[in-house]
Amino acid sequence: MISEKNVQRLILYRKILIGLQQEGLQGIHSHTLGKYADSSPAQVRRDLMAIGYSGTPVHGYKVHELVSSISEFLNNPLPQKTCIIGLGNLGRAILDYCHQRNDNIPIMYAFEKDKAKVGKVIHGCKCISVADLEDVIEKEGIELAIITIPAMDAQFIAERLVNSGIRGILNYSPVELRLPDSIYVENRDMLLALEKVAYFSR
Amino acid sequence: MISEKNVQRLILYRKILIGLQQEGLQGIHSHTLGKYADSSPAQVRRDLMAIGYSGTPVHGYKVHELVSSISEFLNNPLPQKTCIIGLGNLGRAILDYCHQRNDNIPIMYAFEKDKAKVGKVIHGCKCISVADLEDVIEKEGIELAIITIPAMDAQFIAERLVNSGIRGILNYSPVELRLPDSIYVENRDMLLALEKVAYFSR
DNA sequence: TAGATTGTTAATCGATTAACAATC
DNA sequence: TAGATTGTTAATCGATTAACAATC
Repeated sequence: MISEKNVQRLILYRKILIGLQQEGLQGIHSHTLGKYADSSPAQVRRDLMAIGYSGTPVHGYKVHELVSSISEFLNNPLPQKTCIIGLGNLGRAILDYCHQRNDNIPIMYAFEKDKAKVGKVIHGCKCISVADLEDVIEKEGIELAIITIPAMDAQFIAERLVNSGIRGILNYSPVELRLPDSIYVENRDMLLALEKVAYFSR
Repeated sequence: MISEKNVQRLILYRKILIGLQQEGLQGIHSHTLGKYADSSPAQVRRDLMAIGYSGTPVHGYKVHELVSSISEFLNNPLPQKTCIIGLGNLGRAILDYCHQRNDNIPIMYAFEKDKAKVGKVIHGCKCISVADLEDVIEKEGIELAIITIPAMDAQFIAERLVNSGIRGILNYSPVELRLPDSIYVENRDMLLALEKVAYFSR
């Protein structure tokens, strides 16, 4: 019933709606939301119907309730604890940006090789030695991981993560990870993104 | 004939093939390539047929020729000059990773507010004041831009970029840019990516 | 020749679009 | 009531899958 694309658009809608809400907007039409999200009005309506939320003729959708409905659909009953592997430039940028933007997905620990960083707290996130990776993940019940380490180490670390109980990985390293199908992996190779822009910009 | 997904997969195939090539692999079957790229063998064959490249029964595809064929299809006749806006943690991470990985998309200039950084050369990329943005982009014929600045400034900068002649934007700021349809924008909000992983990991 | 893989075609599936009825 | 927007349904479109013929 709900497709992967559906979910992706719902995530985007929520982001846009929260932004508009902060500007004081109370109601919105499928037409307007679609414009911001690059979807057709019909698409927006279908997506919202899919999660059981309806608008009213003439007045459209109530922003506040819509955000609640989408969150109810997207959010896990319990927060999904997250960790990040690697605190280089990219790791710090992600921490900086994601820190407490979504309480349902708290980034709780950062694992690092560099002993100079271990023990510090960066953006409310404890920096721990990679040697303790398995222990901490199992003990704390961490479910998600963000990988920002060099290509060379990524596969090995990913396998250790999976063996410790990680269920989903956001992979910023330029490697296609070979992991069991039960693990959800989202790859975000930055060069591929740029190549895509290069192709479609012409 | 060629869909957006087609292109995206071709970009991924090339990346995988270049990796395998460096390990010494000469030939590959659609089955194997599909495994690495999370596509079906039939999908791989269709994608490659779409760009006019055929394999041979029994032996499959020649890696070297395949990389050439894909590159021929993806690459612009002339390199597409690229700039990056913002040299915070994220900007430096991207520069570090993308620097000279694809000569056809050289990142030539970085624009920065911070005067302490202006004038320096980071990863072979000159750091220039944002005040000179229009001049440099027009004079050098820069086509693509990567945005890594805070949400607040992104829309304004994006409009300046477009007015200077930028055709495609890779947007890492957490803002949906409102730009003419002729401009190709690829959004890479890192929080949305994490939310997607959170949803699909369960 | 037998086997493995490829390209080709037809059938299926799903998602999007278009037209319409329903509602405040 | 008239107008604007919504939900619903049928029609279209495209992409994927499955079965088969072709090739070295």
